[in-house]
Amino acid sequence: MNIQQQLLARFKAALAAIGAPEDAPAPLTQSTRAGFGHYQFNGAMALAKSLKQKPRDIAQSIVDAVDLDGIAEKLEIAGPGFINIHLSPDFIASRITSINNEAKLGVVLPESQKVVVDYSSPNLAKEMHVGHLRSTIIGDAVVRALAFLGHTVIRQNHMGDWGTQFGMLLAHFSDKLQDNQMAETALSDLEDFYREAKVRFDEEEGFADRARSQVVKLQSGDDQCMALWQQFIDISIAHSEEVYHKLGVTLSRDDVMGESAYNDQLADVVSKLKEQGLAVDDQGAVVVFIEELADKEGNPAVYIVQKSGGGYLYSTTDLAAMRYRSFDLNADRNLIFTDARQALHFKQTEIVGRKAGFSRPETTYEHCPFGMMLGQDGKPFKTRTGGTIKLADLLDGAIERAEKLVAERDSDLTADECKDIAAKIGIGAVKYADLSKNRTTDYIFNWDTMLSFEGNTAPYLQYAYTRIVSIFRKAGIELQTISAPVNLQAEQELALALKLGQFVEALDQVVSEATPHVLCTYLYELASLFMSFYEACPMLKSDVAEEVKMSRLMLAAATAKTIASGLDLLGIETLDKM
RNA sequence: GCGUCCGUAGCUCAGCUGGAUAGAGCAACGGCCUUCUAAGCCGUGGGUCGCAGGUUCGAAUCCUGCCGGACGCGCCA
Repeated sequence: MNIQQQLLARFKAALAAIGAPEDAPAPLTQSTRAGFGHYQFNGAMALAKSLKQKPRDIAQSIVDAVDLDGIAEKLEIAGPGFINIHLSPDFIASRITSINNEAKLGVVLPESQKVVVDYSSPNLAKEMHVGHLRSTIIGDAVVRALAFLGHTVIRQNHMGDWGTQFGMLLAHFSDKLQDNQMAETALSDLEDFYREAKVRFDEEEGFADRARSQVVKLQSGDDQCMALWQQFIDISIAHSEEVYHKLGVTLSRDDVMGESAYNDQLADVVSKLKEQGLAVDDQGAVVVFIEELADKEGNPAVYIVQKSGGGYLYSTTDLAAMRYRSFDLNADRNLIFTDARQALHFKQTEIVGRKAGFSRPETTYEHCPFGMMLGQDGKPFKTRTGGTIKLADLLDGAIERAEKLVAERDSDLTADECKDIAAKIGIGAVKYADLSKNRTTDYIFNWDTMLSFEGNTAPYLQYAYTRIVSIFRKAGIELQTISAPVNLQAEQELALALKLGQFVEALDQVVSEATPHVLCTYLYELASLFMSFYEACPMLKSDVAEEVKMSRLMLAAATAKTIASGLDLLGIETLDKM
């Protein structure tokens, strides 16, 4: 049940009733400040011209025509013609009952779609580094939100497991195995391994030629070479799985759909493009000239689908992936989480792919870009020595730091509990710091901000949850099954209850725009309102009447459930104690 | 050169399908723990929303031009 949509439907009916044009805008939003009611309708001013009436008169007509029985108790016309909507306390209270009694917090599920989500997609030639955090975490949060709303989600981990650099790696790998090294040992540190191979490629005589011949053998399907490649890939995927596990990401080996999976379809993609006259031979390569993206002189953008040597590129692979997802997986939506630098590539891919019929018209193609993670100096986030930071090291560092901070606090927690708490807080902080900013621009990574326990952070949300659990523990009442009448009196009760009723509005936006930070903002505001409520409205004090106590506990229970669900959608764990 | 994204408080960021007095957190300052976990609450100070025009009843938000930054633009992904 989405309050905004409910109100909007009523207001649209009212607009029709007063003779407004069918396409009249109906701007109905949550009120921008407390004095303006709970929601506001701002459509009257815009209608002044087409209806040839004064905005305030139009507002009055709308107020007279709109039917808000059972939802709102009062409408006010303010300023030039704003309509401020005051919801009735009983209506708001009914939302709290739904959250506590109904499955999925009373959320009414939309029509189910099949959504393919391409995220994480690390390069298997290297270790996962901080640059992979955003795609992995943001993608996973959107995946969870989609699933929560009843959509069928197909994860596609489009791993970089195929390409020229593998020739070099396989040649080096082969030598290591010849020296009787165990595969796992040789590949225990992919960064080092990659560096070693690169050095040999650049400096060792004959090595580069062997590397190149490995690529040819690999792409022609040579058995021995394929076996070697498979071994390498398996170990590298295992590395990724370790990071996913530590990070609490839902990706598994079953979701791997690497570049190599499309290898046998690439020739067909190119020939289909050529058959349709979309692709032509040019300077030895096969390219598509994209007139839609021409510059001012009319020179079309160039999109290469086959190199002059006959090799294929990521454009070819992405076209194959588009076709597979639309026709084989039958996707309604296709979401791709990569960094913003690839925006042009995906724009071009969509134009070419749609022209070529590689996507059903109904399948969306949504590139969801994000910026780079930068260090304090505003430059790409690196170690002091200039290397990239491994994701695994970043997470270990976060946990370690959380452990120190947990240890500094007085508590009667056992050592095991402290360790568990530190892990959940550390990982949660890293993820939240990233998830809460979803600007497409770059963002600055800061340890202190990230592991701060104060303000808009994961620990703040976890703490709010813990406080509620603690109250129920103390009261001897079951949080999950509490049921009692809700009566909203104090302003803190009303404000908290209203926010609880708006969970779906945040969720809908997360799913439609692939922006988990909207959920972060919502949860922080919710937790913040709970904290104020907690200070102002005691529950277990002796002078609190039983009905008031139970009503407030209903609010607290709904808050706990909403925070727990929300954090779960963000892939962040909650704790009973901290 | 062309294109994309961006410029909001000392710092990090929301707000951007136009709406009323631009919001948080951190940092600073002042209060609140014999009472449900002070990882908290209450309060104060802090802004020419890069600059200049334009559209509009109304612009941080839309358009144009500048300034500043990041990224991309034929054989990496």
